[in-house]
Amino acid sequence: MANRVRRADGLSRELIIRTAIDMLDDGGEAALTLRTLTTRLSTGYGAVYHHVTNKDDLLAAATDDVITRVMAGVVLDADPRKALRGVALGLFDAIDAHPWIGAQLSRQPLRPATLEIYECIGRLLDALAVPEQALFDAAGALMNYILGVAGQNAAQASDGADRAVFLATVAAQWMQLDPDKYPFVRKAAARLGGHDDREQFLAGVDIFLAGIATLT
Amino acid sequence: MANRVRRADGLSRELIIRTAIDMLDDGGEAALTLRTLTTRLSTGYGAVYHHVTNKDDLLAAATDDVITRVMAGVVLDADPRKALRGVALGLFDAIDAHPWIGAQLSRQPLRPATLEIYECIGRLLDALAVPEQALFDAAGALMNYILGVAGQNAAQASDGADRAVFLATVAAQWMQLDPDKYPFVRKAAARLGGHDDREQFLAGVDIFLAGIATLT
DNA sequence: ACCTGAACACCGTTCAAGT
DNA sequence: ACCTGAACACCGTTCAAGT
Repeated sequence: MANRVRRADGLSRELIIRTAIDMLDDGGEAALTLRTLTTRLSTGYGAVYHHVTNKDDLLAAATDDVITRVMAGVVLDADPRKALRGVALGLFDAIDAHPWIGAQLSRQPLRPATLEIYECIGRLLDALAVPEQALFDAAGALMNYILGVAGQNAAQASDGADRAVFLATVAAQWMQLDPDKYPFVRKAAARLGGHDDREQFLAGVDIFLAGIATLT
Repeated sequence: MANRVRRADGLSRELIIRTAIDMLDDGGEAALTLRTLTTRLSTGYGAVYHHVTNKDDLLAAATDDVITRVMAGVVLDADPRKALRGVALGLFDAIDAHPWIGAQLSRQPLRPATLEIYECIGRLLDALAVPEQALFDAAGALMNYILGVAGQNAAQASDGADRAVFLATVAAQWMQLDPDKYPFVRKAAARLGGHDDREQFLAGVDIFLAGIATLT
């Protein structure tokens, strides 16, 4: 008596996006091709293209999905300054967990994901009583800082433990630079050992907030 | 009596890079393929690969080339604050003229081009008497801001006159957003018309410098 | 040493054909 | 409406062969 129901394993845009996120998290951007995706989903190209415009659309949707989840978890009713640090850290951790998002965010023009970040930052800065004419510059600047870090993080994505080895290699390279041409980088090299990306990111946010405070 | 001299049209890494920059400037990243490059140079793949490791190497070298030229033109003996603004503007204009650089810069880990920027920013901040323990955070933050803008600029690269049309379209889209969910973005939409990317970029640099000044 | 270009192993995307 | 998978039009890269 039952009408024909959807196959339990029926394809959907959501399933495709979720699967793509899984594959991107596991193997990075290179691991997601239409071929690997259709194989994993046991289906054909047409099925995927029926739910998704193209690969760019899929990557953008995957990014929106992750970012939306991060932004939904943001606590907004705290002190605006605290909330801004919370948003920034939430984004940093998300990018750290899904490095492919960094490349997407810094590459994409303002799409839903970045729009949500922009809205959130803007509203919090407004709550900080930043004057109207400086508000948009400030929001844009903070946003661009976060996207910049996102891109750098994605470019340097490494598999956890490799990070220390990588930093040591970079430090060694920098130490060999001409001290007359690169005095600053050489000094920076000495610091790379005890370097914490997350802390430095937050320090940058604080510099920003301090600068914004002078606008009042 | 003359020894055999190099063919006047002999290939070299420099010529390959210069040609690649030309093609990237003309048609963007999509216009540069090994095929179009070999055709333009009237040679084969082997010839190109003899001078260049692979396409990534070529793109990185092209980026280094442009950035090095920009950094060479920077005036460093002025007031450090002025010099920093000069560097930032020089980079902005270079990215504006060669939008493909934006994607490269924000994607790449610290390579020669970005290293040079980092060195320059760091040294100027040092001249501003930023205390040692804050110096590296500040330089990293300013660098990331610039790279973030670079990425956004590349993503929104448009052909000059189209820019106004594009901004109008975005503004129209933003105005249709739910005012309860996106109050800030809607307010921002009203400003998009008279928006100047370059000015906003500089405003961000100033916010940064103001923040850094509080570290002293 | 430097160059040629056929060939390889991939891509994303399309589309006639099926249910 | 939803799906299949052969085929198309590309990629970057390699490599035996030439000079």
